Amino acid sequence: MAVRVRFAPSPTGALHIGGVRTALYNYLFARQQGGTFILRIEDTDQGRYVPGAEEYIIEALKWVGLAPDEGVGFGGNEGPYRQSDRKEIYHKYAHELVERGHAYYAFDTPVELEERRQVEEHFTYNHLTRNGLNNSLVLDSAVVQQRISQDDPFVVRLKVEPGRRILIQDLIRGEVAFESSELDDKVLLKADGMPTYHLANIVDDHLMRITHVIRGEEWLPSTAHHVLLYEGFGWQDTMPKFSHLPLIMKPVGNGKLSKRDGAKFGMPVFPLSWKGETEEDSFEGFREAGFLPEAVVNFLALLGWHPGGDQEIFSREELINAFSIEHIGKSGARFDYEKAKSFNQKYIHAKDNASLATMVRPLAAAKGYEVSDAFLEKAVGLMKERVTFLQDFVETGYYLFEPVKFYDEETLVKRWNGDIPAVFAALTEKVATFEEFNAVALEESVKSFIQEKNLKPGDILPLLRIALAGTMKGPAVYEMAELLGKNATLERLKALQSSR
RNA sequence: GGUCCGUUCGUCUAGGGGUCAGGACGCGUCCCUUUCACGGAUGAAACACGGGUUCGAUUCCCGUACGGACUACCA
Repeated sequence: MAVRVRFAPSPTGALHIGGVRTALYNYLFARQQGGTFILRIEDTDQGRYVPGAEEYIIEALKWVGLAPDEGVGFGGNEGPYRQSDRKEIYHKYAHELVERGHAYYAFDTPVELEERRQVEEHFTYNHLTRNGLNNSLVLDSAVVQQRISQDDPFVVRLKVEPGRRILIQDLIRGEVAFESSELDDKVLLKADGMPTYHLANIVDDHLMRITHVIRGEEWLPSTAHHVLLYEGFGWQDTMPKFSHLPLIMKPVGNGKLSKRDGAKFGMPVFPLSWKGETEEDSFEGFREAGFLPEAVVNFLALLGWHPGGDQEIFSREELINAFSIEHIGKSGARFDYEKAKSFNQKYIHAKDNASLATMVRPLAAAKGYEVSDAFLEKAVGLMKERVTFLQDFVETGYYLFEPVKFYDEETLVKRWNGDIPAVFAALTEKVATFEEFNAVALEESVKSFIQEKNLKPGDILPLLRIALAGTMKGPAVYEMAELLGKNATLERLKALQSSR
């Protein structure tokens, strides 16, 4: 049977990086199996709906290159793919389940249940308590009909029969067992007419012919309910196989990675930036932080999965080929930003100059740098082995695009002494006479100049570097000079002298 | 509290009855380079604990400890 998997986020805000990883694993599995990757929007909680979240999810998936084959914004024949557009479908199935005797109507209000929980610490709506509550199991059927027809608010609850052992074969964790007596009678259809996750997810997965459910570990405890639902509908033969992914944990401290950890640890935890209502609800994304999507994908792929062996860098094709659910880890994986940065660094190194220039172009433009493609390509070529983020090209390496703003005074105090100013002036004059201005010729002349004057390279090179870049870090001096050209180079040599 | 899941260097992980327990990130040292980085070499660094099973357990089983998730008319 053709593999069909889905990524089913809730549009309650920006898509967390853990969600991106879930999407990635679903995508990799689908691609490897020649299957279909579906995006379904689970917006059944109207109270938590956040405008723009759906667009964000789609844009984020596109950025990391995980465009679905079917789904909201991507077409497909099994739609609609937005759960709020499927309301009637859930209604139909909820009532069908009641008729089949696996669910019932309940009139208890949230307030009543809350009060009950106040007095009874561990109150649960289940096989032990339901007979003392306000539902179609105890009420006279005529009363039930009447209350429903007069629009009394009601919910539909799953009728969990005690005394059963429910076995789940998880592809990652093996067999997981639950006792039905421990399970509560979950709400399937809410009083507002919308389904809960439990109902919607089973109905949709069945209707959309999903073969594998790959989702976060937080769903493992409710999977027993899901199995009961498949059985209740008589769909057990086509029930998808379950795989529950380990969670992504905070870099330090306890618990799973949360959106607040981004600000706390000074790192992105979202793929794209998100502008919320407030400052606290706004986040920087990996994209805006200067990450390459391939690097993010590689990093995320290995956060909880590894095919075995020593390989760390995987192309998209290699990931697809090597992926397997069985090699997904069982324990939570700590989010290691240092490692994420190192992946980015490696991917930037590996990128050709022309592609990098294309990516840096808008960043340069934002700073007002107007340079030719040829110049930009050479500039990124000089910088690419010393940057971590795309911004570093125009921030750390700003001096390739505009005059030096700050001099490393510490080095100058040490070096700008004795007859050095005079020597430097002489060198500047010599440079001014150059016919051919390139790195090789420059290096030759400077070297012979140093010899003539009986100096050491250390007397001159650091000063040249400071003149050109202002700092003791950066590309080779001669390469920079060639890139800047004769005029700019001379200007900077003179600027240093007049600053003393 | 209850239910379920988990536990190999600081972190991500490989491995799996007999290995010098391997790689990567980070950290240290050295080489390259009179810059910084890259690159290369090298070092420190782990099988949570206690019982079994076994000739032999990091690996299999059971406990304990610790960690995590769930426990809503949220997903």
